[in-house]
Amino acid sequence: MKKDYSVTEIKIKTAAKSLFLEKGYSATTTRDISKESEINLALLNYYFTSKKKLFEIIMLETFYDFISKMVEVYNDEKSSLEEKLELTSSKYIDMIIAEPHLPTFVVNELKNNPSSILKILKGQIMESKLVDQYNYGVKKGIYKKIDPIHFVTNILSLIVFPFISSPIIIKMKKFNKAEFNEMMYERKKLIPEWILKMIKK
Amino acid sequence: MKKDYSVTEIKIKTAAKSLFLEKGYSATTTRDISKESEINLALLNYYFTSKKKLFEIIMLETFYDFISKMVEVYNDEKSSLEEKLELTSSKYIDMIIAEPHLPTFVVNELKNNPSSILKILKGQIMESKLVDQYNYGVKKGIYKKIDPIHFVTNILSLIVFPFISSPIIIKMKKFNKAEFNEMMYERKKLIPEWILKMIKK
DNA sequence: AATTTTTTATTAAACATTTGTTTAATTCAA
DNA sequence: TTGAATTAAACAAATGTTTAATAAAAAATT
Repeated sequence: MKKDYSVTEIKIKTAAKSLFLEKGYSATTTRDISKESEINLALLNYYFTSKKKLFEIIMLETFYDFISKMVEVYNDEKSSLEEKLELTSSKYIDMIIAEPHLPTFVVNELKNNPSSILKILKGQIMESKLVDQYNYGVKKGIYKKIDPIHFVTNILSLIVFPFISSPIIIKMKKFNKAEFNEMMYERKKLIPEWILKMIKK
Repeated sequence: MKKDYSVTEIKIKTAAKSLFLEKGYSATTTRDISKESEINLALLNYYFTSKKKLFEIIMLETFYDFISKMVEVYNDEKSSLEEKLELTSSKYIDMIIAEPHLPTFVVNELKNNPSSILKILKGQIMESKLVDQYNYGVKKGIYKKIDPIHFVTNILSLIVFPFISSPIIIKMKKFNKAEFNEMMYERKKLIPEWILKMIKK
C-alpha cells in the first residue's frame, strides 16, 4: 500500500518533517522547506499539491510510527506485564531521545487534526495483550480494580511528559542536555517499578 | 510594579490570550486579535508595539500564574506532604479543566522562548517545603533515596499529561468531554495515592 | 464658565514583506 | 520525440506595521 517515492520526494519529505517537528505547521514556510531540502520551490506543489497535504502525509506517518512502537510491545505474546513495562519504557525513551521534538509535535498538531489522524488508534491499545494481562491481575486480586485507562495513561505520562517539560526540568536542576538524558536513562528502570507499585494492592 | 491597563488594552490582551492559547503564536494573526477584541487593528501596535511584544507579555503572565499555583501549595508551612499532594492534584486539575489549552500552550511556546520566561522558576520548586519534606522522609528511611527531581516530575506528569493527550484518551475510550473530565476528577484522589506508593520503601 | 489649546485615543487607508501557489519555459530521460 | 522533471518568474492573497487624518478627552487660558 505504500507509495514509491522518488529521490526528490524523499528530500522534500525529510526536510519538511524536520522543520514541522521543530517549528510546527504554521511557523514553517514552503520556502523554508525548499531551502532545507535544496529543491526548487515549485516542486513542493508539483509533488504534494499543497503545504497542507504534505503536512498531513507527514503527520500521519509520524503518528503511525509513534503508536506502532507502543502497540508492538503491548501485543507481544510471550512477555509478562512486567517485561512489557520494561521494554516500553526503554524503547520509548530511546526513541524520543533520538527525536526530541516528536512528543510536542504529536501532541500539538493533534488537537488541530482530530478525526483523520486518530483513526490509527482504533482499539489497538485498550484491547492489547498488556491490558488483558492487567485485567487478569485485577481478577486474580493482585492489582487494584481501577479502569485500565489510568494504567495506560500513567505509563505514557511518566515516559513522555518529562521530555515535553524538559526546558523546565533543565532550568530547575541546572542540567545540560546530556545530564537531562541521563535522568531519562535512569527512568528506564524506575518507571516500570513505579507503575507496578501503583497497580498493586 | 504592575502597569495600569486601559479598557482597550485589557480587551486586546484578553482576546490575544484566548487566541494564542488556542492556536499558538504563529497561527494567530493581528487581524484575528483585532476582530475578537473589537478594536481597530492599529491599536494593537499603538499599545503593544508589536505582535511579538504582546505575545511576550501574555506568555510571561500566563507562565507566572501556572507556576505560582504550584509554588503556593508547595511552600505552605502547615500542611503535610500528603496534604500538599492532595491539594496540588485537586487545584491543578480544576485549573486546567477551566482552561484546557493552558498546558499545551505553556509547553509549546516554552521551547521557543527559553531564557527570559524561565527566569520565573529560579529555585522556587526544588527548594520548596514539599521537597524538604520529601528529603526528610528519605533521611528517616521511609522514602526511597531517589533524586527529588523525579518526585517533582512525576507529580506534574500524572496531573498534566492526560490533558495534553486528551484527544488520544477520548478516542481510545470513546469519551465525550464530560466523561474525560470525570476521569480527571477521579485522578484527584488517585494521584496522591500513587505518588505515595512510588516514593515509599 | 466658556473657550481655546494640547494631548491622547481611534480610525481608515496604505505600505512593504511574506507566503502559498501557479504559469510557462526549459532541461532531462525514456 | 514524447512525457516527466525542474526552473525562474510572476501572482494574488495575507500579514505585521505605519501613516496621516479625525475624534475625544484633558489641560490651560480667558
